[in-house]
Order: sequence, then structure tokens, then C-alpha cells
Amino acid sequence: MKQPQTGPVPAPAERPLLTVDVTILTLRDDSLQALLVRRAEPPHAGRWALPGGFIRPDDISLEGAARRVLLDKAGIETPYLEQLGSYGDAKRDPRGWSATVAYVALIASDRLEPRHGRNADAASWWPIVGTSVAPTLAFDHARILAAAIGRVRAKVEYTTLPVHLLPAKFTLPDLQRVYEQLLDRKLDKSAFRKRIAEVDFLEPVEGERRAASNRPAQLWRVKPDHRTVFFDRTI
Amino acid sequence: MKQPQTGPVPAPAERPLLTVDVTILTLRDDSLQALLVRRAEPPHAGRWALPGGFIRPDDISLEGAARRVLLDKAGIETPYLEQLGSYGDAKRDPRGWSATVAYVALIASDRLEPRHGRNADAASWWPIVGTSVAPTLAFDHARILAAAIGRVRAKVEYTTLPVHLLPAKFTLPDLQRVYEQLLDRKLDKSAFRKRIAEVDFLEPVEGERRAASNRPAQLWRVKPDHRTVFFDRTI
DNA sequence: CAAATAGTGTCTTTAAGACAGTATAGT
DNA sequence: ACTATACTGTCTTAAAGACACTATTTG
Repeated sequence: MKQPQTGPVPAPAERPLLTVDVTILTLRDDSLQALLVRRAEPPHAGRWALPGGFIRPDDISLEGAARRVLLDKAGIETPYLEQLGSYGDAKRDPRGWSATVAYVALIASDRLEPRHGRNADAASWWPIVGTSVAPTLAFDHARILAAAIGRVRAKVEYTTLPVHLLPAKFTLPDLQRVYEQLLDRKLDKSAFRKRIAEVDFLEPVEGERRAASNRPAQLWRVKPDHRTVFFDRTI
Repeated sequence: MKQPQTGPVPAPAERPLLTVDVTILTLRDDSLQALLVRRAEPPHAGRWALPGGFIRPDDISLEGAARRVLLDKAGIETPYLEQLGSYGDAKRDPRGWSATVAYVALIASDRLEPRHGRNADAASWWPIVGTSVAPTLAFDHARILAAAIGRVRAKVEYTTLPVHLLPAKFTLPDLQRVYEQLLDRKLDKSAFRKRIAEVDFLEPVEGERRAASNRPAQLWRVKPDHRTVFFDRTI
């Protein structure tokens, strides 16, 4: 199905480039980490960049393109994907006027594939330090990454978003530790549990526990129809 | 300055269309209203739409394009412009794969031009009812408008955003009325003033007041370096 | 001085934070 | 029995909401 070209659309050569870029985050080795890919082609060949790519005619939507990119570049099907914002101007890409729609994805470390996606031998996880990573990123990706980290940290304060960084089954102490890592501060156990209880988005998993040399903790999972829940107050 | 075409960019004919669309809101006649323009050309000729347009090579950025559109279509230079999000898929525009970057703008009714922008005899303000307007909108603009209204209403709960709907000088009862209109509920005067005072973003304008057959109210303005302030709690 | 709205103070009620106490496992 | 962590209850303290009171103008 080709386009009828009814209205006064811009000449093809005057159309800006349109891409999607995804900041995908996980929690590994007690630190928040982002997936980066090393660029093979110019511009910025050899530099690390957020996984991304051009919108293609066979993409069904912007979000669909983001999912395709994650699958192609890292073999990841993410359970959580949220649009972050768009960045576009005449100068950000030397090939011409360019805009990118940025997404944030979260995934539990136990859902990462042992071997990455087909086109990405050069994909690897980098720990977040502050709001950036060690290597210098291509394009304006450092700015996008910083915005993504900021978005996630802000949402941790008043939503249940961190559950997406945990396995399907987890204990309340597990969940509290994730919050504490992301917020970089200790939380009161009693207050934390009150918050979690009042939004009522978890259900206990029966008959299972976890052992050490102490009292075992109850296992929980998110209720089947769960979407990110907002607290009345900050966590 | 033409593009060097170094990397493997999509062929021009395969590039999606890219537009910006702006939901601009004001408070007139005690109701929130949005500016709509009547489309002259197909597709959707004759339908009302959000002011918008294609990204052009001479735009400096996405936000710059949004400001240009507002100036062209309505003669408005908005004091408040915020990116809402992007909407794009293969089907939303019959001319082909299309994406739009949506913005929300706010303006005080006393800053509206008496005569609108040059290309827009067919621009007019429509009251918001719920999260929509009376006419059927072109493309997916009804969805975008609803998202814009939702964004604004949500931010009213915990930010100072409504000051952008008021003239430069206003009284605290004025401000409270704006909050009440947007939230559609009464607020306690004492509690409201505590919230406003604690974020400390207003300064009194000396020597001026306002008269009726009662005690006049102090006039205030936002402090010079003001950006939207977030409350600790909801308003 | 009556009416009307601006602005402030106080009291009651509710929630938050700290912290202690109980529970349950392994050794 | 001791230790370590899970989990719950209570007490103190602070904030929020309701509401009354004072202030200042015009007619």
C-alpha cells in the first residue's frame, strides 16, 4: 500500500531522519547498569551508543520500533517500556536534520539472555555512575541517558516501578533493597511495608520460602493485571 | 549545508513524515479552552485540528518548530511550552508513515492577540468538556488533546503551573480560583496559602491593589527566575 | 455599621518516622 | 540457647484539614 500523496507533504529529500533510541536498565552486581552497543559505522564509528535505529516502513508504531531494536540488538523482550521524550534538531546528526524518540526499558537481570542479539557482539552492560557511564557516548546519547536515569530515579520515589527489576517471585526485603539501591538511602522497614501494603499490588506465592540461617521471608509476585501504581506520598 | 550522507540512512522515499502539534490552552469565560484550526487541505479537509505542521529544514529544533507553528497559525508567543510525547505509526496519516511530536502550551487570556496569525482566519478557541472538545478532530488529535488535558490537570495537583494562565500580576484569591477551576473542587484558603508560601516563588508587587466593596487583595508576581515548582505534597 | 472578601490563627484529626518487641528459621 | 533476619505493633512527633476569628475596604 503506497501513499496517495494527497496533501502538500515535504519533498522526500527535505524530510528529517527519524530514529528510536532505548535506554534499557537492569540491576546487576548491586548496581544499576545500562546496555550500550558499539557503533560499527560512521558517524561516531567505534563509539558506544544507546541501542537504536531508524524507523523502517515495516514498523507498526514508534513503540513497536523500540521493541524491534531491543530484540535485534540485544535479544531482549522487555516487560517494561516507557516513552521518555523526543530530541531533535538540525545539528545532532551530521547526516542532516534528525530526531529521535527515546524510550526507557527495565528488565530483571535473570531475564537477560546469556548470548546477546544477532547483530550485537559489541553490546555490553555498563554501570551507571551518577547519571552517566564511563565511555563517551555517540550523538547526544549522554544527555538522553541522563534524562532516562532521572526519570527512573524520580519514579522510584512514588511508584512501584522497581518491581520490574526483580524476578517474578521476590521477598519484601528484596524489594526494599532495590528501592534503597536506586534511592541511595536507607528506608524504614515498617514504613516501607505500610506503603507497599496500602497500594495492594502484590499477592503472596504460597508454599514457597527462602532459606538462610534465620527466619525465611514470604515470597510475593505482582498481581496478574498489575500496572505501575502510584503512591499517595513518596516512598 | 547539505548532508554528507556517510552512514546507511534510509532512502528519502522511505523516511516517515515528521510533524509537531501543539495543544495550547487558556482560561477564558471561566473555562479551559484549546485553540483549534480548521484544515484547508486534505487529508481531513474541513476538520478541526491542533495547530501543527511539518518539520522544515530551517527549523532549529523540535521545540523551535513548535514555537514557529504557534506564531504562524495563531500569532502567539507562548510563555510556557512543554513536550507532551510522540505519536507515530504506519496508519495515522493516509499519506504514509507519520510521527508527530506533541507539545502543550499555556497562555494567559490577556496575552492573546486580538487578531490571529496570518495563515489562520480559521483558528478559534474551543471550551474543554471533560477531556475533549465539541468538534471531531482530524487524525489522532482527539487522543493527543486528551493526553494534554490529563497532563495539565495532573500537574496542577502538585506544581505551580497554573500561574501561566494568569496575567503577570494577580492576587492569591485569583490564583486559588484558577486551581479550583482546573481541579473542579474547592480548596481550603488557609491550606492553599500555606502551600504557596512554602515554595516561595511569588513576590508582592508594591503599591498596588484591587478594589471592590471589600478589603482589597495584595498583588503578586512570579519571581524573575521562576520555573515550575513542585510541591512536597498535593495542593 | 453592615456587607463582603482578604488574610491569619488555632484546634482537631490523621499520618509519618522511630524504634522496640515478637516470630521463626539454622547452628 | 544463640544468632540473624522477618515481620508487627506502639508511641512520639509533625503535618494536614476544618473552621473560626480578625482586617480592611465601600456604600
